[in-house]
Amino acid sequence: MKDFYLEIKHIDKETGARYGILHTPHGDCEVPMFMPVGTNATIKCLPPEMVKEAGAGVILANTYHCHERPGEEIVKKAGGLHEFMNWHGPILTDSGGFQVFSLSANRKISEEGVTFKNELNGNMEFFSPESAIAIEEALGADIIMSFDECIPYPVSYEYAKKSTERTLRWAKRGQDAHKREDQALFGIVQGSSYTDLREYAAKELAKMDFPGYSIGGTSIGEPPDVCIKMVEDAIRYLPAEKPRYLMGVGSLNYLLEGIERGVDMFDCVLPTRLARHGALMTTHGRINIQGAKYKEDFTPLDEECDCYCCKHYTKAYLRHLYLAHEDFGKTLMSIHNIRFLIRVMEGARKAIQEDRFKEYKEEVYAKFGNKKGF
RNA sequence: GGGUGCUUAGCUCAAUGGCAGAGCAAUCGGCCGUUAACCGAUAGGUUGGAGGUUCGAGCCCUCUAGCACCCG
Repeated sequence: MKDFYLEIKHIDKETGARYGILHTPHGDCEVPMFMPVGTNATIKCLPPEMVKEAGAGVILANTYHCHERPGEEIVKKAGGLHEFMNWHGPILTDSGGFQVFSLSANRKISEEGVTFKNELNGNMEFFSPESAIAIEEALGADIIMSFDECIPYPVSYEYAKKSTERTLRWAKRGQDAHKREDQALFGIVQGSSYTDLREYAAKELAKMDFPGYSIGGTSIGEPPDVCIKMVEDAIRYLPAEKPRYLMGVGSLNYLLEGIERGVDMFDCVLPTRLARHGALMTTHGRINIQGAKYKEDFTPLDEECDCYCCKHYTKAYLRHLYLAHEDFGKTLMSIHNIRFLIRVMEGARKAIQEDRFKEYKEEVYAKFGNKKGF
């Protein structure tokens, strides 16, 4: 598809980190980028204007959740996700593959697809590679994912191999089923923590010539060094000119280590979930806003942050809102955490263009100080 | 003045005469393609007070204080 491509503008000389422009039917955005997650066609607690103002490029929605409620036919009638949720920038939909992992207690996998027990009404819902694509076509995102199985960790080599091969067959089936020309379908590399499986999956997907590639099956409980190795084992076999998307990671170390290894796109629920739970990411480390030490702290969350929350509100106020269970606190803290990660990305993009990404990474780590982001 | 009921953790309340608990609040922590505005840990007690019965009393008896309601 011609409306979708990655224009690589600069590669950091020391590390190979990439700076570029991702062109999509709903606008261009710079990479590396962090994409906030709006599972139910909303980034929880935030109006789209605030998300835009925070500097977000692409945002996510979820095929499984939107299918269960309100149903893709409603979204389609509304004019697609962009109209329905009033986000006119690029949107990416996950396929439901993560729910194969996260809802594993209520689902059954076969070669044909996955049967889920719908939590809302008890109905049995069948997802296949083809039906997931059909739902994603109805939702109308710019970037859509193949239906896969996010493999749990740890897992036996035998299961990882069987599942990874099945995900590859599903990727082909999805690709054959996908008809819309204005959507970029990404293939997803699985393989768990096994180097040869990651290599095999990446090479097979590369042969299928997708407009972009995702690295999945990470950040599901494995140690950080294992996660980073999964990225390394996959990314070296992915076509250099295509965008690479590391799925589901949002802590500082994963973002920076991912960028250093050539990842362009990241998404994660972490900043928004942490914010609703009163945990904030700041330049100088993570804090829990409920802490008694913030009772009379009338300074901003992060002196270096330019977000709406940090420009206008104090820790003492945020603590008050959190303890009083006021929704406005979740809004303020969500926008801060999203802006924090996007600012890290902005710094990374600048550093790559100046061939000093590694130095930048070390500066960010040094300031962050404690190991909470690791 | 008489009667009835109540009094247990900061708050609201549990607990056959047999190891005094819960929820909330407090303090701290976790969260990674959202079943998650959630989950966990810690701390918190002379059971209003004084006596008595009993092997053993938050619980039974006597007195007493405070509160609530009813009757005069």
